[in-house]
Amino acid sequence: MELDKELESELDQDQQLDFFSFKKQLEIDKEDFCKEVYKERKESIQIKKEKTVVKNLEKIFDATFRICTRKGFRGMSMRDLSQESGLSMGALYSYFRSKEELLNTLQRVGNSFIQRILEESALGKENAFIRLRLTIKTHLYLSEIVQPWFYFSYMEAKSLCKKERDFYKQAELYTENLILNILEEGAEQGLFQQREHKMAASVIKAMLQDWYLKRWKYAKRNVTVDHYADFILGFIESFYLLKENN
Amino acid sequence: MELDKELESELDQDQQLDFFSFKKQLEIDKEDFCKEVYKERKESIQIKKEKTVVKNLEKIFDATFRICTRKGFRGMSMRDLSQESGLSMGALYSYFRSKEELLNTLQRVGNSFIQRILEESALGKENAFIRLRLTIKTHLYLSEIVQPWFYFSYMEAKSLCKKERDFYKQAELYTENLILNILEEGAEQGLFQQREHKMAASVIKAMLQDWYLKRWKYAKRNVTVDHYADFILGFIESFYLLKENN
DNA sequence: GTCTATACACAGATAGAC
DNA sequence: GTCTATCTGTGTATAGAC
Repeated sequence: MELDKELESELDQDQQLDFFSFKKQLEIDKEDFCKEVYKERKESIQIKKEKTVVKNLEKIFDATFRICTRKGFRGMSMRDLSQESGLSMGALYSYFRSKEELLNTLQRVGNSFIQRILEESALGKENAFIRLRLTIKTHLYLSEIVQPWFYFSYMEAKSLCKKERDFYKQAELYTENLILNILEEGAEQGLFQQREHKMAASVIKAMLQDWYLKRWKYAKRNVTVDHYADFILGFIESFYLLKENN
Repeated sequence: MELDKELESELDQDQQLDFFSFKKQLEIDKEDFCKEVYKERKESIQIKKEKTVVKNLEKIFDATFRICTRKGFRGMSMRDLSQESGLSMGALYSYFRSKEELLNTLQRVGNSFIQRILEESALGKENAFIRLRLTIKTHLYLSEIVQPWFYFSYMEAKSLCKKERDFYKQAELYTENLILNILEEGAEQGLFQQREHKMAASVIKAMLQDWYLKRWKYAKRNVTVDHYADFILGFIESFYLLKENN
């Protein structure tokens, strides 16, 4: 592959993108997530002081993730949630009119949150090789920061009503298409081999998901997110890069 | 790679192994599964006539999978199960002393069932390349035949009590180690490249799981299990086979 | 804004008739 | 072997005091 100077410097940037710098650069955390929920649902939340809302939403969400990781959403009772979050039943119901509303909110706000960040990740980059690396790393890093949400979202998608489930499926396909487009463009640019791009995109998506679905396994083996990223990128590239450059 | 005559004929056999012939050869179906449950739990099931038991277990399991795919195990009430299976509450409880016992039975019997078949799949084969192909295909074909069980087992593992969850985790690692051993042997035999075999085994496992976890997606795209098998084998082989043979 | 007390629907499980 | 009727605990949700 003939790399011109510009591309080489972009590649250097990419090589330097590790989890630590990504986290600093992005500066997202749980609080931002809760603020987003507050903004989107101002009208239906009874409490008016933003600071109070954000503080308590954080408690509610944390507790939800903790309990659901063990028992699943349907196995979590509102009494469980009340105890774990430290809020009373009454308080809980002043933030969410029903248990289902809590589920829908977490899914919806979370998905649009993720999509927005992912969309911006490879913005302005032309080279498909670089875009692939950036998109995959961004996805892994994001799922590292908000792992409980990713796990919850995946596991509880089936508990949603039809309308919300369709929304989820669309979000699921969104990531896959993001990758698919990059693979197709890379092939057009002559950087990648001609492969079954749609199948490849599915399989890459599966590898991305494994990182947050099997968090416990990788933690036990001391596999860092950067190590995982490098490994699957190498795997994918050995399949996609033209052989003479390998 | 120098292939002697024997190996070539084995390879031919493998190439011919498709889902159709596998299914005929294995001849397993839901009934065998229920018979296995009957044998393992003769004492704790109150009903004595094997034929009756097997017939009703099939109804119960089918109904369980149907409901849990939508709501999850904890979201399924015994009344739901009674209605969907066509058996009364009383009848249900004469097959399983509790709802939890139903869950544990499905997980335990299913896992040992799968392990036994997988173990036998590549028995007697020396060549790691062939063993890899056989093991992956067998896993995919198995999960194609009993997809509802695979999906259920994966999704409801977290609902298990500690003891049963440990049993599940051991089963989860079993498949991974099966693949790991093949990769390591292949590298020793000089057939495969030196890679991070443990990472590779995890990622391969993730690809196997994607087949039954995203069944709806692949069905919609008309991807057959044979097509999927060929694709991921190609993917893996481009990573593992020595470049001069590619 | 947050609490406690309570309504009432539905869960898992069993006894005893058939 | 299978059913219906019923026990008792727990579920979601709310009303009204503080």
